[in-house]
Amino acid sequence: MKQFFTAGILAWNELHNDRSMPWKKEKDPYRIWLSEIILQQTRVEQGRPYYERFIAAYPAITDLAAAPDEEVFRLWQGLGYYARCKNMLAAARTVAQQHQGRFPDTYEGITALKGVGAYTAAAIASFAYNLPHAVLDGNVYRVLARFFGIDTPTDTTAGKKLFTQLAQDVLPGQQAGTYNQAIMDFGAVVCKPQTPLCKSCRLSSQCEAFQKGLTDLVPVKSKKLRIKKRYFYYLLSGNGSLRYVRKRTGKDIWQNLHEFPMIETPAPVTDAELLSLPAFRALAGPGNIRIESASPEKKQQLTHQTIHARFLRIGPETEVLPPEGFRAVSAAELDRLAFPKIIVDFLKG
DNA sequence: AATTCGGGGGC
DNA sequence: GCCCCAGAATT
Repeated sequence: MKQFFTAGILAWNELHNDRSMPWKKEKDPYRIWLSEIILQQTRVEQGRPYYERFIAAYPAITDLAAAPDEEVFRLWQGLGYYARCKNMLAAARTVAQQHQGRFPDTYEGITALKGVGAYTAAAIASFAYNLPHAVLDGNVYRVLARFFGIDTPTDTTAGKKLFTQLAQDVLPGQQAGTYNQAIMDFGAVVCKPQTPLCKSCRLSSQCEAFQKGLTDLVPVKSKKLRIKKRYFYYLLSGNGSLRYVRKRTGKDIWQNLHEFPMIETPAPVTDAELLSLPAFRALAGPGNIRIESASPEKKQQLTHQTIHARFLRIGPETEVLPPEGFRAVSAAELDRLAFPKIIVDFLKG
C-alpha cells in the first residue's frame, strides 16, 4: 500500500509537474530558503511577488544580511506574520557572520537557523541537497490522512508524531526532492481541501477516504478558533504632512511595524467618551480638545482577532510636540517605514 | 499542550 | 461567516 502510494505520487508528477514556481529546479539554497520562509502559511500566488522583489533587492544572502532592518521590514510589509521577517534577518546574519556566507548543507545546520522548523528544514535539505527528509505541510497532512484513512487530529502532538513517521515511511529516499515537491503539488492540485478531484485521481482505487466516502471528514483538526474584537482609535493632530509614529514592540500583533498615537478600547466608544479618557488627554496634549473629522470604521480580520479602527483628526492645536515615545516623521520617511495593512490603506487614502 | 502570530482567497 | 494556505515560536 505504501509502495503504491509513493509510486502513484511520482507517476502523477511525471505527467503533471507543470505547476510553475519561481524556485522549481532551483538549487541555490539561499533562494530555496527565502521562498520557503515567504511561503510559510502563505499561498504561492500571494508570496510570489514578494519573492521576486527580495531576490531583486538581495541577490545573495550576504546582501540581505547587510541590509538595514527597516528596509527589509518595508519590503515585507503586507505579507503578514512579521516574526518571519525578523527571524529571516537573524538567520541571514548568522549565515553571513558565522558560516562565511555559505548556507549550511546539513539538516542539523539548516534547522538551527531562526525561523526554520521541521517543514522548512526538510524542504531545504531535500530541494537543495536531495537529503532524505520528508516535508510535512498542510498538503501532506491532507493527502496522507485521506489515502491512509487517518482521523487522528493533525493539530495534536500525537497527530504530528504519527504523520511525521508516516511521511518519512513513504518517502523514496533517493528522490526526496522530487517527491517532496510532487506530494505538495498533488495536494494543491488534485487532493484539494474542497472538492478534491477524486474521479481523475490515480490513487482513488486504494484511497481509504475515497472508498469510504470520507474525503470531507479527513483530515481532522481538533481546535476551534476564538476570535476577539479590538477597537483602535488612531489620533492624527493637524501638523501639516508630519505624522507622529512609533514602532510596536510589545508582545502583541504587528511587532516591528509602526503606528500613530492610538487608544485601544475593548468595546466601541463614542467620540465624547473618547475625549474624556485620560489616555486621550495624555496623547493629544492640552491644545487638542475635539475631534475635527473622523474616518468611517475600517475592519481588519486577523487569525484570532478582528480589528475595528477609526482614524480621527484632532484639534484645534496645530503646533504640538510628539507624545511620549513618538517621533515626528515626514511624508518621505513614512514611505520607508513598515505599517500594518489597515494603516497602509488609510495612508493611500 | 495550547496559544499566537497576517493577510488573502475560495465557497 | 468559516476554512485553508509549501508553519514556527512562545507560553
